[in-house]
Amino acid sequence: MREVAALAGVSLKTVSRVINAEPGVSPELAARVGAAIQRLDYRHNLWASSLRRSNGKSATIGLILEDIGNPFSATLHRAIEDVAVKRGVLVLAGSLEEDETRERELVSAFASRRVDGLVIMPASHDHSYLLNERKAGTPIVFVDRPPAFLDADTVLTDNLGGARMGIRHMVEHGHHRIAYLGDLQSIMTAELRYQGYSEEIQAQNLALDPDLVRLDLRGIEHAEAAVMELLAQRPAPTAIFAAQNLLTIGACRALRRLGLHHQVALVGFDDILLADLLDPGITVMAQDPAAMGRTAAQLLFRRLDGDRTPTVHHVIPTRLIERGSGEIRA
Amino acid sequence: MREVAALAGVSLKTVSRVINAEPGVSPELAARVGAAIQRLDYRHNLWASSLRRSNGKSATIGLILEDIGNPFSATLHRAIEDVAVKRGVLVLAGSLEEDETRERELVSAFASRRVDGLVIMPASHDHSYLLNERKAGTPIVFVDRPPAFLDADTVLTDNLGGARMGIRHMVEHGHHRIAYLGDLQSIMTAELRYQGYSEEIQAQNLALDPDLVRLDLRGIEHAEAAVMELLAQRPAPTAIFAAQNLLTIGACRALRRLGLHHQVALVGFDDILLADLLDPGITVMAQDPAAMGRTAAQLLFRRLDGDRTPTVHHVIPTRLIERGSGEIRA
DNA sequence: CTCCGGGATGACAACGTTGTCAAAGTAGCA
DNA sequence: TGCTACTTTGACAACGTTGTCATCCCGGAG
Repeated sequence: MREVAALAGVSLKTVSRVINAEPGVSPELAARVGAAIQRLDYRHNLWASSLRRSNGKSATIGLILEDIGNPFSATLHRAIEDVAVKRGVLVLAGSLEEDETRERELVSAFASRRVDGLVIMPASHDHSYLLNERKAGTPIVFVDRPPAFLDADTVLTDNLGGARMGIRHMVEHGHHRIAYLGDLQSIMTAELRYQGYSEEIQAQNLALDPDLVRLDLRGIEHAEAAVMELLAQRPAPTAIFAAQNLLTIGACRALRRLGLHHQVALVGFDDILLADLLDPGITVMAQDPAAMGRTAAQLLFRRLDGDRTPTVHHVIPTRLIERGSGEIRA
Repeated sequence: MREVAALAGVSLKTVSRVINAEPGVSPELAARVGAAIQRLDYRHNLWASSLRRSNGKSATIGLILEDIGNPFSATLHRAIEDVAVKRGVLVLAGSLEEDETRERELVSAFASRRVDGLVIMPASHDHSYLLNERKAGTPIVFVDRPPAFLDADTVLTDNLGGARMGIRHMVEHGHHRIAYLGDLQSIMTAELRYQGYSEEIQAQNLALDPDLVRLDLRGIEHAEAAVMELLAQRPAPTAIFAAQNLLTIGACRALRRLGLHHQVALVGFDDILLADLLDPGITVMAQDPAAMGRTAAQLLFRRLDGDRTPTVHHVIPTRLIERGSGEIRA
């Protein structure tokens, strides 16, 4: 910037004024400064700027996801980015892979970089450590999973309601023995989905049979094995509710291996790409990660704009997508 | 930091030394400073630090992708992140959606934030504008698509070779009339894949029939319509090569609608989740976005570590995954 | 002619850090 | 004791920018 000022024959402050489009610079000088900027291809230093500026905004937000690479997180990320670009804000993102330590590290790394706000899909079960960040004025929004020991804005999928609706759908198709495949119970969303399952089973006056439930399954292979086991039982379940993406795929594989994919009903939680090309198509309770990201980002920016109203808790509804596998009758 | 120094009863510089773990601070003072940091929960300001520091590294890199939300980009992003975390580096990412202007804007936004390096999956066709960045010492690595009018490190999929291998695979299964579905020809990778198709067709002494080629297709629906058309011709093609993800899905849909999915062979370029659950499974030339991301990141960091050797051009091979659809005989 | 108001411009300090260098303290040795 | 060598500590400037305030200039009113 000094060089620009020298080349244009003006003071530093005038260059600063031109860059920030402040009023009160004569057109002639502004043109000279503009030319100098071009010639030296000078780049504004946003950090130095935000260091000096009173409000000190960095036009950058931090995003902590379970895994940047998985479709759910990636779609959410994209939706947040779309809201952010409109305000010229960039997104720093990191994956935490269900690791509480990593969550702390990422928050700390973001704090060092003075992000304006945080969107977190948490792994840990105690977020009181975030109090400091909030005291420092950084708004925080939780997505997909709620905070614990901290009151903060939240955007969640309707896990409980979605699971209930999925179960009800199968009951309506005549099923009484509905098996359940669940992810790690330590994950709040998994717990809620299981709660939805058991509530609905009981609401329908069916027996909650522990032999039909497989919890803490990690990944496709585990789910596949669990389904093989479940269907070997007598009496066997006539329907399966898979409470997560990969578990649905695992269940699907197992059913095919057993040649039962047209006999045993299957409903998954969370949509799967290509699910409509399968035979039968896989019926799912679809989440809406794009809506979640959009909502979370809008919430965050509203806070950044100074909204001080009490914390808000959004619940994004799930949608039943009937494709065949969930409509198989008992 | 001033407050920390005051509370610990030492000078600013001593606090700085403790934070940066510089040698020559007595254990007693270090402890006092540590305690003060804890008590005030002081956060280091990385930007101020990198502003003052001589080498001025920001421990942040910029990543420009076609679309953060699509599986290919997301996997690549994740692989880069994995390499970056090991060095305590964070990743700023943005999507450009095939928009050249957006590419410039993102580069400019990253430059303002003084990222240490850039990884770009470009949309534009002239990258000479990046010369300034490079002159400023920012290493740049291109992934998936090569730079134009700029010599830079590059990590590409073997588009040409992959397409040729896919075509050869179908020829070996007795096909002579192989249709081609291609993305926008303005995209370099699409062009190369088409080149691979035509080279291999000619190498196999087959006729390069323009009636079998559909270029500039965008998205599933277009591909689906194109396939309906292609198969209505007489003589109809006996095999289809879909040069991109969504086009493969579109082709798949069309074949199902026509009930020809067991008669007409299909090979896609780029793998599709769940492709193995379909009947027939979809044979693809799989790219390896994780390897691309890893390679690109390693390359970038090597440059950051001072490697000044001539630019490198990595080609990541594709892998034929046989799942059934490509093994249908003519 | 003087004085005032207002617009354009610049000098300077400050944002939170660290590099440089000097000062102070300690120990060892002749 | 006096000197050197070394270790520990701090004062100060500087990184690139902007907020504050002073200065300068010009036209118009009294």
